[in-house]
Amino acid sequence: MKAPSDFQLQADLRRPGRRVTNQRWLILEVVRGTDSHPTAEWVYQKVRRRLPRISLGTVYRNLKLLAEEGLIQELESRGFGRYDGNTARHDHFTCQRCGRIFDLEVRVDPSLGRRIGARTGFTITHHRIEFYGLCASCVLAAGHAKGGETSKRARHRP
Amino acid sequence: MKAPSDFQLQADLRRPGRRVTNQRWLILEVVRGTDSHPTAEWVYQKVRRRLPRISLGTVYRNLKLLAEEGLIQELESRGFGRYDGNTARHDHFTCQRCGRIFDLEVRVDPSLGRRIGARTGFTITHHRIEFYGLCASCVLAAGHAKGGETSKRARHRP
DNA sequence: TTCATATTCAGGAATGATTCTTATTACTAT
DNA sequence: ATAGTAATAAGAATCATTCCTGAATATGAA
Repeated sequence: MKAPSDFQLQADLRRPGRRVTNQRWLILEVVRGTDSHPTAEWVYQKVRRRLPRISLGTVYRNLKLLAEEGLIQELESRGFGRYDGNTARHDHFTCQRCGRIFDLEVRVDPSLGRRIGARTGFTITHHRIEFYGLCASCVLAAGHAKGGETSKRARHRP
Repeated sequence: MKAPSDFQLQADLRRPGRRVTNQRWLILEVVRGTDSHPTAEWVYQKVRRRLPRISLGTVYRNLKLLAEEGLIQELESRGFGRYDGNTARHDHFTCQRCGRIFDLEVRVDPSLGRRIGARTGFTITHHRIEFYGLCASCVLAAGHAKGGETSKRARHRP
């Protein structure tokens, strides 16, 4: 799956009565430029380096708008929202210790939605698979931390 | 899959230095007694009928605690938390028009986590599959509502 | 039973992410 | 240029959730 060209993105963003502002464009670039599934706050901090006067509200508004246009993806996560610049169909793994979210390269049966839809009577437009557990480095870290002590979360954020 | 007996639940709840209070027990009953995947607020309103002096904080605290004990399940949903009294492994369908969440009877390949874990190197403890689309009644309703008007969400809640 | 201790509670304040409001600025088409 | 619309910055407001307090209550040991 190829990343869409800037030209294509421009076309998607530019529709009747909608402008392509610096802020919006830069926010899109930042989200597309990372695979860390960032929060609004993280995007805000990044964008701020180039547009120091931008406001957090603008970031929120545009993330929402970009997601509605289908140019980025909004992830379902507890507590705070996260965004994904990769709009290709893919699944995620969340490490429950460090909190990081990883893209899965492995594709899980793409006909799943269709099959379940046929069997249940629901009209299924899409689905989402989230895996949970420990990433490699956290397995190691958890192994070192002996003594029954509850391992504290690093709470990575992005 | 059978619902656990009250006796079993008692045993799970009663561990050293943990009491089984009216409040906690009733909250558990309410969540187990519905398949509507309620929010904390909804549980609060229900429980209040029998325990008028209970506080919302108590509901939150106990929902969290019951989820940690594995007696109920906490769903990952955007905006606000939802709980599920059905702790058996199952998937969900969310109607994007009315907002309701349905349990899926159909079981999707139970070995999924193991397979993906083996292929990716992550240590996967569990996974979650969420389907999205329209439920039967909303397909009907959406059909009636002609004229290009954006169908307003009923925002069911539970 | 009685005491000592820890848990849980109600009530309300505090927090934190997100959305909304308002006045201002910046495009776009005329 | 000008009028009209969309987008912005700043900060207030909202909403779900957590945290804090002091009082009440169960539990286990003596």
